[in-house]
Parts: sequence; C-alpha cells; structure tokens
Amino acid sequence: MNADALRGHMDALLLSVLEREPLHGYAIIEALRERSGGALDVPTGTVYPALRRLERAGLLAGEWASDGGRKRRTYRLTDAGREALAGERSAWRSFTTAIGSVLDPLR
Amino acid sequence: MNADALRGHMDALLLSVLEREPLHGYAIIEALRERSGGALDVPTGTVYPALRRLERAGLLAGEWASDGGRKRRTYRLTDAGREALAGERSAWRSFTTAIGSVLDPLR
DNA sequence: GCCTACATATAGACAGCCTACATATAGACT
DNA sequence: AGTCTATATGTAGGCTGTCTATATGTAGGC
Repeated sequence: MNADALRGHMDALLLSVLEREPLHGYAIIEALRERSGGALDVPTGTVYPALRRLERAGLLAGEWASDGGRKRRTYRLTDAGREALAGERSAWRSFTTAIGSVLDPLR
Repeated sequence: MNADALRGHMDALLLSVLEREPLHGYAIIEALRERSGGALDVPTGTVYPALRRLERAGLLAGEWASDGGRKRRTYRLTDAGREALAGERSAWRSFTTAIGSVLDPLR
C-alpha cells in the first residue's frame, strides 16, 4: 500500500474503527489490519499523532487507563466525531465515484 | 474535493486520461472535469509539474506543437506509461477494497 | 482598450504520512 | 539471569506532492 494514497483518508479510517467501541492506539492498528485483511499496516508514527490531532479537533476523547503495569490511552468518538464520520463516508463515496469515472470510463 | 485525498492518485488520473489519445495540459484538465462530471477541478499548478514529473520518469513523452500563435505541449503515453497505468488501476482496486472494508464493514 | 478564454510555468507554503528512534512492561523460553 | 517477542505510547525530522499565487503571452469578442 503506497503511503501517499492513504493521505486524507486516515481520519475516516480512525473514526470508523472507533464507531462501535472505544479502543486504544495499539488495538486500533490491529483492528485496521484485521478489517482490511492485512492490507493496512499503519505505523505507530502515523497513528499516535493522528489520534492526538483528532482529539484536539474535538472528534475524539482520550482517557488514560491501566491494565496491570501497562498504560493505555483509550479513545472514543464524540458526538462531533460521529458527525464527522458521516461526512467522511459521504466524501469517500464521492471520491471513489470521481476517480473511478476517470480510471474506468464507461465505454 | 479535498486536496489531500487526491494525493498519490494524480498519476493514475493523468495516465488514464491520456490512454486513448495524446492531449496537452489544458485539455487534460478539461477532460478530467468532464469525465468526473465536474467533481475534479485540478489547478494548473498541480497538473503541469505532475506532467513534467511523469515525463522525467519516462511514463509520458511531451512534444511542443503550435496552433496558430499558441504553443502547446502535447503528451502521449509511452510503453512504460501504459504498463504503469495497468499497475495504477490494480493499485486503485486494492486501495478502495482495503479502505472500503474498514469504512463499510458488515457487507 | 478591456475582458474572457486559452495555454504554460514557477516559487513558496503547507499538511500529513513516513522512518527512525526512545521508553517501558509482561510473559515465554533458554 | 538473560534474551526475545509482543504489547504500548510517543517524538523529531524528513519527504513529497498537493495547493495558492503569480507571471507571461496569444486569440477573439465587445
């Protein structure tokens, strides 16, 4: 998976994977890998800053938790995040339609 | 259309629009707009450098022509460009499948 | 003369994804 | 006890390809 291709779609992926249940960063990376059948293997250096960015934007809310000695920061969708996700889904459909119409023109 | 979303897909768009016939930059921009039903309106500051980049990479061949006093640089796909287009199409399918499987689960 | 469409091009800003590194705990195996 | 792997978070700095803004010039309509 080319790195640049992911650009601008990371937010949608993160919001989407958090739609059903709150997860911490490491679990999000695994969820993305599983849901995509191994196609998406997003590095930590991408995910953690992105989560912070989405939290700053008010789309996610993060909270520290402890599992034994391990510290985890668990993120959940805010109401604004849920709205943003709907927008991202809509944008994704427009995007694929537009690119698809150029790449696979109707003969 | 968000600017970042296009990242990494510009090459595929340009190669694809040049698949049937050689075109010059301005005509490429119009072709993208038409084929996408108006969704893609790519600025000149994106297209011209991108065409040069693809030419440098050997995927396109450019040639100056004149229509009256107007100068045009017409680009055509090279053999390498045609191969690259096939790869871009394949990558596009993988990409949409991967993202789609995360964004629209249960299906 | 002025405006719009046609046509190409560059400089510089910006954003966000990446690599590489840094830190730390838990459990399995040797 | 030491090592390895998996778990878990995070930052610094680099890269690269988009964009905005600007520059230049022709052609044709009003």
